[in-house]
Amino acid sequence: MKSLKTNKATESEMEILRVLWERGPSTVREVHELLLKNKASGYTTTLKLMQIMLEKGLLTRNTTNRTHVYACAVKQVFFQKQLVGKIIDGMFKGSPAQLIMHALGNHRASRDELIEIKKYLDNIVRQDDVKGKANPKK
Amino acid sequence: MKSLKTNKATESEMEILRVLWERGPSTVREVHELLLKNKASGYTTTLKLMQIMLEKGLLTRNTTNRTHVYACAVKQVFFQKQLVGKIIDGMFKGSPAQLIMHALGNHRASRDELIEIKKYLDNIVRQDDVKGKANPKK
DNA sequence: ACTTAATTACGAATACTTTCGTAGCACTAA
DNA sequence: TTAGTGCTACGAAAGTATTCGTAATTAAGT
Repeated sequence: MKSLKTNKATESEMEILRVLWERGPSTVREVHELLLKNKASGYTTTLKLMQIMLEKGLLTRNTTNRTHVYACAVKQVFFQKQLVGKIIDGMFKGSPAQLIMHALGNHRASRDELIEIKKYLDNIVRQDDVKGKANPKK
Repeated sequence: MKSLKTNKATESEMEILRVLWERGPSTVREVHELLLKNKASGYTTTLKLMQIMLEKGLLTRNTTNRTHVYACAVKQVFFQKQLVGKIIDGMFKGSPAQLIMHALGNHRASRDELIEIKKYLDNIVRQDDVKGKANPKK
């Protein structure tokens, strides 16, 4: 019996997922056109990949029309979490702070974004104050 | 002529790099023992991988002793940058803020770390104020 | 000297990913 | 009906990555 686990996507599969996350349900042709902007490849290549992804459970499709419409079967959030976790564990030795400074160092955020992040941080710290009460230092 | 570019490491190669970044220069045996904690594999598999990495320029080695000692030839920072960039572009649509919230959401930082991050943010914002002067909103 | 154990070098098998050619079907227009 | 176009299905080639077996070499112990 084949496994068909949903937990992993290859590099090429990721590209397709990204297109579908952004566009929503799409035909192979539509996905293919977009992929072409980054890299030349044949139409049947994209088709085959999407068929494989269907088997793996990464995609679903609607076959009522002759031209099938594919959609993501997996939440982007799931992959984001997985990725971030992998990176923090693997590259930043469990230190989110380091990751964040890298992220900000290389991809300058807009002012609004920075403010948003600050708010978020304030919230977390405040929560800690309430919950952790007298927990001055580790 | 072979290319032997330094710019990419496969998944397995990454694991080896991580061991070497952490331990510093090590023998194949030492690396192998550590890898075993995560995944069964033969000694010569690790050996072969490290030899390939040597060819690619990812590692260097000292062969004065019979038991060779390998070391990373590439900076961890380089890979961190690369990775973070890839993730921000690919998964977070160029929004560092989102990435950061994910990072903090799933890997709770210590209080000290949070404070450190806040300081860092304050700095950035202050710099923007100076440079951007009357730049209230985009 | 001989045996044993640890090590390197390397070819080759296996496994996984990506790519594409070809066949067949459905729809449309002439 | 026939030709043309666009689609799916699918096998299989080509490209990469991973795994391991075997031979040769060295070091150490007996």
